[in-house]
Amino acid sequence: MGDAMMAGLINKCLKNGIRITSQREVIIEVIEESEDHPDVNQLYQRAVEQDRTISIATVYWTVKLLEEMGVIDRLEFGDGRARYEESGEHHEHLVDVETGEVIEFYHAKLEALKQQIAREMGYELVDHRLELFGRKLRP
Amino acid sequence: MGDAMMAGLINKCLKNGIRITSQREVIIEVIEESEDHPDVNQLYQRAVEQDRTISIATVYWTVKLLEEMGVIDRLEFGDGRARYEESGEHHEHLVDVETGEVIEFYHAKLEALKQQIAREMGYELVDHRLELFGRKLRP
DNA sequence: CTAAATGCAAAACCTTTGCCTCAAA
DNA sequence: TTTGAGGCAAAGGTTTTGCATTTAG
Repeated sequence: MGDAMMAGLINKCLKNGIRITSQREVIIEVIEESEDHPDVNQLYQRAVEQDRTISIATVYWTVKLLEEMGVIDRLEFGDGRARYEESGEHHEHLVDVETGEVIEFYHAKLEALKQQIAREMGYELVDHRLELFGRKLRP
Repeated sequence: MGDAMMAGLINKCLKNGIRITSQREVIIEVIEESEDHPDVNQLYQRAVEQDRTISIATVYWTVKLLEEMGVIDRLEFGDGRARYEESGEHHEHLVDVETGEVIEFYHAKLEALKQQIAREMGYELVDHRLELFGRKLRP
């Protein structure tokens, strides 16, 4: 197979017609490789390791742009900072209140129920935000 | 019936043994009378109408205290500000993305499902946050 | 070449805090 | 009286922005 099937954030960005600068390449790569849900400062720290010249202002500009294009999602876990992740299959977050660990999950029934509730109230669901906060049960 | 049945934020505060100052009385009354989900600045504006001497710092101190006592809830709708409401029967929020209006709802099935999901993942649900964002359907 | 992106520093916000004064209980 | 509360202003942390410079396309 050729390049036609290539996915990845960079390609989504190309499709959106934005300029790919060296800084954006690094920042986008950092986001793609992150398994956690980094805030802007974490993205900046990871990006600056690969390119000393990147400024945090550029990281702010970039995440704003990527979010507007819909290729990343902004998350909020209640501390004052925005966190980001590549947008992909839909999933929710469960935050372990003791460790701060964030566990992703998907639950079809929940998806359906949210849609249904909105419809029952006379609304078309365009977005939602759900976070569960839990404490690990003793087995 | 006598005073024994009195509810209200002030009484909850008295039960918690905090000092009821004139400023707190005003701020608490403002929260009780608010039908919306005001942020700190809105609470301050409404409170200062009744008592010019109230400072915004006192509003911050007070909402922090009330939240710790569990008599009000802190909400976040994605703009950078915390919003508050008197805590009562549990309910969720649906935000009309066109008007900004916030509609409260309660859905037993949803409550049960959240608990169930957490349990399935090996967690005891201690808190959660859910907001739906929707657009009004044409009838 | 030219519009768009970067970097820097300043500013804008929201929230917290130190400290002295004041008042509730 | 004594301890908690209030007010002010400064500081903290995150995010945005104006502007001169650089660069991708």
